[in-house]
Amino acid sequence: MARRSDHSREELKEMAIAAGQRIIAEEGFANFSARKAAREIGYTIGTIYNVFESHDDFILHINVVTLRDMAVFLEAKASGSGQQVIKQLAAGYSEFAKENYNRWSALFEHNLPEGQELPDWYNDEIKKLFYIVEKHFEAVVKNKKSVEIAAKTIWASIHGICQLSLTGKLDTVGVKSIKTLTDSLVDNYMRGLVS
Amino acid sequence: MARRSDHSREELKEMAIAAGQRIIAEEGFANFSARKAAREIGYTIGTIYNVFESHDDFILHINVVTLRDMAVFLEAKASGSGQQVIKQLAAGYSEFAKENYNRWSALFEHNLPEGQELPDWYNDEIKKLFYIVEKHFEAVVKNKKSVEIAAKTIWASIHGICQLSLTGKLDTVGVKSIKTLTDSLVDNYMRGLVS
DNA sequence: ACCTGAACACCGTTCAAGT
DNA sequence: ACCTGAACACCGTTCAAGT
Repeated sequence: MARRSDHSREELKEMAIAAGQRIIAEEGFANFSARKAAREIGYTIGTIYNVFESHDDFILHINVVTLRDMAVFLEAKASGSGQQVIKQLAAGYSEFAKENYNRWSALFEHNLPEGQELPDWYNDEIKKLFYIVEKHFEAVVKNKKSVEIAAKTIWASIHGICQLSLTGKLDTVGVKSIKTLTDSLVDNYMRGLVS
Repeated sequence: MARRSDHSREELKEMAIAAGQRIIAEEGFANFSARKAAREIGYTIGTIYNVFESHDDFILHINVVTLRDMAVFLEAKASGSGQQVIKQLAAGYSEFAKENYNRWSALFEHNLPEGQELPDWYNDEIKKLFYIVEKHFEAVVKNKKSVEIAAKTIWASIHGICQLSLTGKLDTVGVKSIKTLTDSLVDNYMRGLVS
């Protein structure tokens, strides 16, 4: 059957991605399925595969929206300077992750098969996100190479603290809040960096 | 049918877990299924549910073995003292994660539904793993509370660096190796800690 | 008591066949 | 050209029915 053309290819993509975002946000990544998204937008599963290359491709298109939302959120939080802004970014990251737990954790519950690399348009969004951190190190660290290393180290470390804390994998018996750990990280790392 | 009793309940559990380990190691977490594990041990899916509470429970039993293997691996690597041993642990963590990528990433690709906490027997294994790091901080840091904070911060940070690096989510264009970042972390954090 | 296997309600992926 | 829907080979979960 069919050739409804109610929506353009681009419209279909956007509708499917929006539906996917809603499903992941409300039901979690484990309960997401392409069929469910198709049902939500009133099309059949065949249409999803007409518009996306594969299940993985569909998920990457959903996740990149989360990445973009996170970049906007972090930009708005980074108002200070020097060490203070790094703490704001750490607080911002953990706040975003907590408030958007299902969407945020989908970013890491989904991985491409071993050996397969993320597409450029996805990596570009990671790069933008990371650059928000990097630019604030340029005032503190002189050497350009060192800026990149410092920014990547801090960024990945903050992520690790949030990841293990929020997924309950940091032996939470000690009741250390995320803030205690990110403060410890930023305070000591930055002190070591400038000394 | 049936009451074969070829194997005791405990034997069945161990066989199923071993099969699960093999499937995840060879095919990745995304391609693991309880049915596949059942087939591998020559039983039906019903038997899996006879022996495990649920799919999540089965996965946790598989993942806890990886946690135990990792603890043994890390213990063997931590031969130095002070700052050197922290670097050995960082190198050990990334080595284990790289050499056992599929098993290691299953640890984080699987998360319980929001709000549900990890069982005690699983948390205990995390605690043991973490304690390997913690005990090496006791020589460096006096205050007992500070030891725990420092150890958790470093542990989570090392994990974050490995996670983003190995899953390709650290914008690898800059070709920063894991070692560069963990060295930067340990060097600066420790310098800040003792100054 | 132990294990099966069918039943149920799902999946991702492909593609011939309709409009 | 666009979309469908059936087909295929799978899932997790439950449970009556066999031995």
